[in-house]
Amino acid sequence: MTNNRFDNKLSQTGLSFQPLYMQVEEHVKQLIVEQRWKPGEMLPNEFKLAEELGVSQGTVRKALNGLTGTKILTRRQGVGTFVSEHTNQHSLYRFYPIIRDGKTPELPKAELLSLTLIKAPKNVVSAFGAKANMKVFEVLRRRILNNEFCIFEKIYLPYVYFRELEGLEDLPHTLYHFYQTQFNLTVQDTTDRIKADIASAQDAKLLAIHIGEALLEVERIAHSIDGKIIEFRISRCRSDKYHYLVESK
Amino acid sequence: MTNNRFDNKLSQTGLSFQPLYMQVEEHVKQLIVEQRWKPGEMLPNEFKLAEELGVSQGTVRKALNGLTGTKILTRRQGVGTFVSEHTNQHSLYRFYPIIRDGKTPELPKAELLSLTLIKAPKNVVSAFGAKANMKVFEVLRRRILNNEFCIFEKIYLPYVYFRELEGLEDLPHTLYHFYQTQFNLTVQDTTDRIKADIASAQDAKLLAIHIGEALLEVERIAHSIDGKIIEFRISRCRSDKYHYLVESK
DNA sequence: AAGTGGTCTAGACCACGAC
DNA sequence: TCGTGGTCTAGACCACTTT
Repeated sequence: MTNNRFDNKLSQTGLSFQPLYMQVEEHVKQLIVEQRWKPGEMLPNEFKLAEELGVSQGTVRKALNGLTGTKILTRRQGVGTFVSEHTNQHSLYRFYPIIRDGKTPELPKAELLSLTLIKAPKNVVSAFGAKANMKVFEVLRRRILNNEFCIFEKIYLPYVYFRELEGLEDLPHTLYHFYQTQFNLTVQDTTDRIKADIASAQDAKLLAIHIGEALLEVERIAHSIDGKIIEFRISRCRSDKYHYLVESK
Repeated sequence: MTNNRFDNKLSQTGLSFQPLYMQVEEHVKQLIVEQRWKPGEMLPNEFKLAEELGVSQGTVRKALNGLTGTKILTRRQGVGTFVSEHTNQHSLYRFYPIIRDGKTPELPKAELLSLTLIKAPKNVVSAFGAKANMKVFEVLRRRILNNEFCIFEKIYLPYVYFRELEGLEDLPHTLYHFYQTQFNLTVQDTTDRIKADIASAQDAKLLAIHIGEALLEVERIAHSIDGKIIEFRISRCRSDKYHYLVESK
């Protein structure tokens, strides 16, 4: 067996054994979290990485291909391997499941209603699995599709990860790209819990609909690459002309 | 280049070129559709398949691993490669996203209300992208979780794929496994469109709730391995104690 | 033309499960 | 102990993109 920086006693015991290519995956992921390469940047080619890590090029390839599976990396033949960005068309829609009936997906605009630093309400604390005295930013937005309001959302962001939000007067429409570029927080996966509810007076006012109409309520928890919960949001969505799309494989 | 059964002129033109391992994937998938191996059966090992197809073992491996990605195959180290079944725990939950609030997933029971052969209504015809005179079986079911009715669903199955359903008095609870074993139709992926609606008098009666409560309405289209639409279903789900769960990566 | 990732092959060895 | 899939390496060649 060659001498490489991933050699360790565990490799021989079979107890906590991790295959080399998985160790490489973890290592590269960690380097990305530490911003050795930022989103959009190109990694060294397979042979250079292999030499640097003391493994074969084939092992590096398997690791890099694994990381494209989780959307952390993007590989382009003849060009190179890049840290994924939340900017390209595909990424932008990756976490936007609300579609106008009979249409193809389109990105909504967003109108910021407020951004305030508050003590987290109970449901938010529980979503984050955090301590009761947690401080969060509360972002209230209305989203606009087809020139009408379609979603009212409350977004909760932990103060500890988003300190620099304090005092901001406006936010970009594409929040996940903003998290990535400004806070080095890349949304890696989300869990949505979808319920139906009846429009309240507030819903009716904010979405220009009638009290009593049926709405979709979506509670989302978003995780970053390193597994932290970085966002909790509650979206109330018009359901007369819009739906939530899920494709399962 | 070796002489193998996948050699063809296209391989040299670069126009409709498909890598060998993809051709092997398609070939194996086709053999499964043709029932050379049925769900649950074991395939020959990598070397035998490689010899049979005239490619190297590494190429077969890449193809088989690709088919585990789409859940068509299951591989178990030390045991073999198997055609996936809709019976194991994981598969059973793969397409059941309705969860009781605060609980872990559990499989609902189903009560068959009716099974009739009808001329497909307009919305069903359009879901199948079919001709107006399409004949379908309409299955009406109530699903039971936590000892109460939680979902009322209408399921539409094309007569041409499901002839043998005619005259049946009862159906199993786990329909997708039933489709697979009785009709050689394996559900490969589903598209759900989720909306909110208000409970009608019929909903209220069938689900033992009140008129006017908010419900989730889920329209599902299910595709088989070879890409046919084999099922269209409309589910009306109680939303007071249940939600639809989506995990996106 | 140079440099990148993609494909294909070949062989050695390891880990796992069944017998 | 045997047969399976899993890992790791090595090298040749192909396809794509940029310069």
